[in-house]
Amino acid sequence: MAALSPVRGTKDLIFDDARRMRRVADTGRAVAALYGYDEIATPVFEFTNVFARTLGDTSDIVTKEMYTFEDKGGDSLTLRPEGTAGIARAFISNGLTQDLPLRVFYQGPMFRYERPQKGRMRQFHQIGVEVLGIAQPQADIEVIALGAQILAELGLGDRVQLEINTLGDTASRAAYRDTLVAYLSGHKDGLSEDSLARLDRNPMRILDSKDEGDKAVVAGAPVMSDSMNDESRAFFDTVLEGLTALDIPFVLNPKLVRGLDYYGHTAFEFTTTDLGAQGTVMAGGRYDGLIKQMGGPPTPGVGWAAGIERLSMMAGEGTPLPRPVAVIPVGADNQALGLRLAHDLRRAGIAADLAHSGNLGKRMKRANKVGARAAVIIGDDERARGVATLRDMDSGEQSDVPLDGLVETLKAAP
RNA sequence: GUGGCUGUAGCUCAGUUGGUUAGAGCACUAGAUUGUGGAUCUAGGGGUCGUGGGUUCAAAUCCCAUCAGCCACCCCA
Repeated sequence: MAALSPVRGTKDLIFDDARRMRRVADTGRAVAALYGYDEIATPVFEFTNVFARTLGDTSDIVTKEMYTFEDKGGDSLTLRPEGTAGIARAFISNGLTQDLPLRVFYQGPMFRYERPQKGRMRQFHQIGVEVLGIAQPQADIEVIALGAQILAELGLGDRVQLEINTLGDTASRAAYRDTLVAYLSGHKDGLSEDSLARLDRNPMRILDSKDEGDKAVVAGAPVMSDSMNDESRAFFDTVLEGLTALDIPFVLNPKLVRGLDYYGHTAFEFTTTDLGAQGTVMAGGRYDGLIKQMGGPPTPGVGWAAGIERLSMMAGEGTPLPRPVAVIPVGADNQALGLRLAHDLRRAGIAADLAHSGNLGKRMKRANKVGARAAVIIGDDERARGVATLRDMDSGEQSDVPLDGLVETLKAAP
């Protein structure tokens, strides 16, 4: 379109867009605080191996979606494609191993080199939470409850659905993987080209293929629960019982798997049908092996991330700016008084608008345009009497208010 | 990365079988209205017709390429 356009898959967030997204992030932060989660902000780029090592060599994110570049010192750096790896790294780097359990909230931009479409950008934004150091399923329940409350406070409670599954512990998962591969290998002629490739790299993902041929094969495939050992089964049961006790509705989805390698046990997604093919709005699970894999002490973890763009597209209007009071000095002699008055209002916590020029009519128009709740008019007549004309911009009613009581009067008015 | 659809003013869109200075509504600016906004009327500003090339006497219109957006796949937030 224009000669100067933003990089593909990036977007300028102007005013309303920014406010909508800020509302999502603010809601997330505020609700997380109710659960005792404090904010952590890690850099937007890391050494490449922070992601390459943790996300799995076969994941799409690592193989084709990372923004990786070499800096002037020759180090390979990568713009973070997700938040968990950076937080795990920060946990180790900062010696937070002494402060377990740790509950954190984060928020910020992520980067993935993908083909953009609605609800999918190359730079997008996420909110997320992580709990480190709690191996019990209570943490899974807590994290899901927290996510559900954020969605509810955004007004999305009945437009999303919680889908949940368990991937089991390492032993269960390995056992299942073997039986699954054995089964699928016997049905190779029914599988799509994509799935044949997945058979080696990540056979679990064939389970949620959209290919009709694959679906037919998968329909007869062995299910995860049959390979589950007692510990894994008990863990998952506790999670489900907790959700039920909290009246958080869910549907079991045995085909729900994770794209990233570090997940085990609980996997869940909040999904919607409102965003076309981009149905996932919040997704997470348990990742007990991650910290150790990165070189830290064995530390269990569970968390989720949610797409701010996707949520804000569903959540509607952002938080509006406060309606200002328009300060309108009439005549050159009263400009200084107007400036002083606007200054006093602002310092008292009242939003004030002061036009840079114009006569009374023009300034009234501006007051209307900026949505002022009231106009304070000060001309020679008012100044001589030590008052200002206060006009309610909604009702049109006017009254005289003493100048020295103006701030208090406006503070009291809603 | 693969396939399909679409690009005309800030926004939503018209523009006939190719034809001369590319239009409308909304928005914006000014005036009607020199101490009173919203409504109305009038006038005005604003366009490399996504970009580059080609065909033609002539291209917003036809052809090719490219870029971007959208949709589906892959995958995901």
